[in-house]
Amino acid sequence: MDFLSSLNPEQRAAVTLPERSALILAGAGSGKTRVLTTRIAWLIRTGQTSPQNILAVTFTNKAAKEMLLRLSVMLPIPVRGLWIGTFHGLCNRILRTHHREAMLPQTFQILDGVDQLATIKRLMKTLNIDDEKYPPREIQVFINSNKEKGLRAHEIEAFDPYSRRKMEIFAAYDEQCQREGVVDFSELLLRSHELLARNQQLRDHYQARFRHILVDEFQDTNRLQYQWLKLLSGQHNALFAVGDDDQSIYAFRGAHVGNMQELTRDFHVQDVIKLEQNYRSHGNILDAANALIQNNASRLGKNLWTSENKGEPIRVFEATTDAEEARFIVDTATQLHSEGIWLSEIAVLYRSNTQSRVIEHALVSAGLAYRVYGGLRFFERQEIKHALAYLRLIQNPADDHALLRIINFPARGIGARTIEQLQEKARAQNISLWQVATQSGGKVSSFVSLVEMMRDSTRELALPEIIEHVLLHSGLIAHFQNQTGTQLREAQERMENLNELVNAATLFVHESEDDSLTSFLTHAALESGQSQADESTDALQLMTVHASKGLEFHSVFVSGLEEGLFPHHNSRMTHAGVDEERRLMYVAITRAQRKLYLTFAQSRMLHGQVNYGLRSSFLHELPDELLHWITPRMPMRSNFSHGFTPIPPENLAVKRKERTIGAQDSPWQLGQAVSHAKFGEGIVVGMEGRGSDSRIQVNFRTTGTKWLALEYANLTSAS
DNA sequence: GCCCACTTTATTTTT
DNA sequence: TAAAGTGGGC
Repeated sequence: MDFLSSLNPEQRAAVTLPERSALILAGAGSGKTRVLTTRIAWLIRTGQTSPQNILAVTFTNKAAKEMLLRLSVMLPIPVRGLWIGTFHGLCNRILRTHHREAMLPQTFQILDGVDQLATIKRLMKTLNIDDEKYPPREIQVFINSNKEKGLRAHEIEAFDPYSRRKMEIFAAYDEQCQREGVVDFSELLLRSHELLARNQQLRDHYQARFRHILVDEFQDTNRLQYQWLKLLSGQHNALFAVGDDDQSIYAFRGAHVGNMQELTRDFHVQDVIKLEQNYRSHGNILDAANALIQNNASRLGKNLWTSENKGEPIRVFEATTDAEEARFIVDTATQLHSEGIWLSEIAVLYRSNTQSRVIEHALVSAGLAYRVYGGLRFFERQEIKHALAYLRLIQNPADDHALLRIINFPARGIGARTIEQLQEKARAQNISLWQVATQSGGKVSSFVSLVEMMRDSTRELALPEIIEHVLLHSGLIAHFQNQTGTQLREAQERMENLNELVNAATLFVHESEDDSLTSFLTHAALESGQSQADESTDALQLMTVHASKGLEFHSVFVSGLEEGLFPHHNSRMTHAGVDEERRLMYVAITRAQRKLYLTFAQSRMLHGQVNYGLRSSFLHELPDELLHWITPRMPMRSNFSHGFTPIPPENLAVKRKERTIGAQDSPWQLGQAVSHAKFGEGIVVGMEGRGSDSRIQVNFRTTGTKWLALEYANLTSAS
């Protein structure tokens, strides 16, 4: 086969494996997606399998699209009939097809994370539950993490009253969703798993169909997704899993790397193939990545290599402040650009989104084009959600969430008190808000007539016209048109977005086989859309390390390499946490093809306060000989030992005033490096009190920030 | 029913 | 710092 000839031996072995389950350990830049798509093409083109017998699962819509695109090039036939999609998309497809068996209305709606949280808050209010004691976010995590383990409320073991109460809220939440005909993300998976588990006929049907199941990014699967795959595979189908345990960075949201070992056991995998040849980076970059990741405890074991030369050393820059760090990045990027590298081939990575602001500021000052990834996406915008809520209510009157969102938006004089009364009635009679509303008079009844009118007059219309009609008659357009003064700009943007929604619908109708309203609403929930494409202009790429997974750039800056920031202090409590941070650093390093810059700052503005950090321990896990320090490389013990004033003048004096009252008699200074017998080395970041009451706040390298009684602390100077 | 001022709080995120 | 959420006042 022509397309096999360009593969290396391991890749070819993976692609042409016989029909049985296999695990492909594919390192960063080793051609993972290529192997996956080529395998599908090979299976079909050799006539072993027909397209209907293939199920390919990805985590993101982007990955699914990419795969389809590549396949359309490799296969002479249209790629129709292939089931390629995300876990959620595929589960949705199954649930729509068998909605009766799944005990769902045909037009069930999908709740995104924000909708789900709002639903939980509303439920807790009606149940009179103290949201201080049971924070809705915590409940949301509780519900989702249990569902992702495959557990329903009644299956949870709760031994204390607190857990029992959470369990009750979970149960009530599920009941409410069922009543309203809505399904959250984890429910899509759980519900379809339960459907296949209890309905043997359906299970047999799908098992007979999907002879080959291929999974991308297998290290990111959670327990439920694994169970789902097991159920579909049955005893005879081949599960072809591709993943990299070293790039598992989503344990915090339920990903279970252990699935990789379990797969080899449960599926009697004889073929574990390692793809270790990297086609992306120069040698020094890979050496650094390999050295770093070896500090992790449990690994399946893998070492990347390249036939490329060593390339340039990794450059390290120590800045005094975060602003200086940003300036260095901008200056260097400008320099690279002038040497002929596209800005879009340069990425600035950071651990958390807040860090982008200083960098953006420096970029604006320098007039350099940039693009920030992440943030609010199209279908998540308020005005879009409002418009969608009208559409949802038209389609499914039981959707209380949708009703509450729009009953008084645009404002039509239906206040909180009225809404409360509606809710009380609905609860007392166990009926939907819509039903109560139809029995009400006054302003509520005009709202009901409005929605009914919209439902009637859109019945015969095509999707884009339905949306146009709703935008016009709901008063949404008029609402934003009437905005004046300071909100004008914002209102104009919102109106543009609403118009864009009509365009999105038009595009959707052209592209998809099913152009129904339900299908469009599903699309909106499952594919929230990139924020705004705008890939036309060449721009520097700014994103979190998480967002960079799967991408590659000529040059990469990894910024904010400070202890507490990267690795993040919230993950320092456990070994597993630090290991995941290290994998994150591994992902960051392996994004770079040619040039890698590692930067950190002695002081950083965080949450409106100046913080003094120590350089990241990850820097010290990289072999010295691979690094070239742009600023003088100072010994580990202190960031402040090289002569110049460590404290940026514009920052310090005022900021710390509450904490430094009466600290004049302290033997220590802010920013000074100190050593403690138990906690080790750290930096003084605050002081308060006088004499024997004096307390001192120290940011320790290993244990984080602590307040100590100065009298007993027995600190020694570390510089 | 609405608006303004105050407090609180701050990873990572796709579906 | 800056966004989001809460509560008081009109």
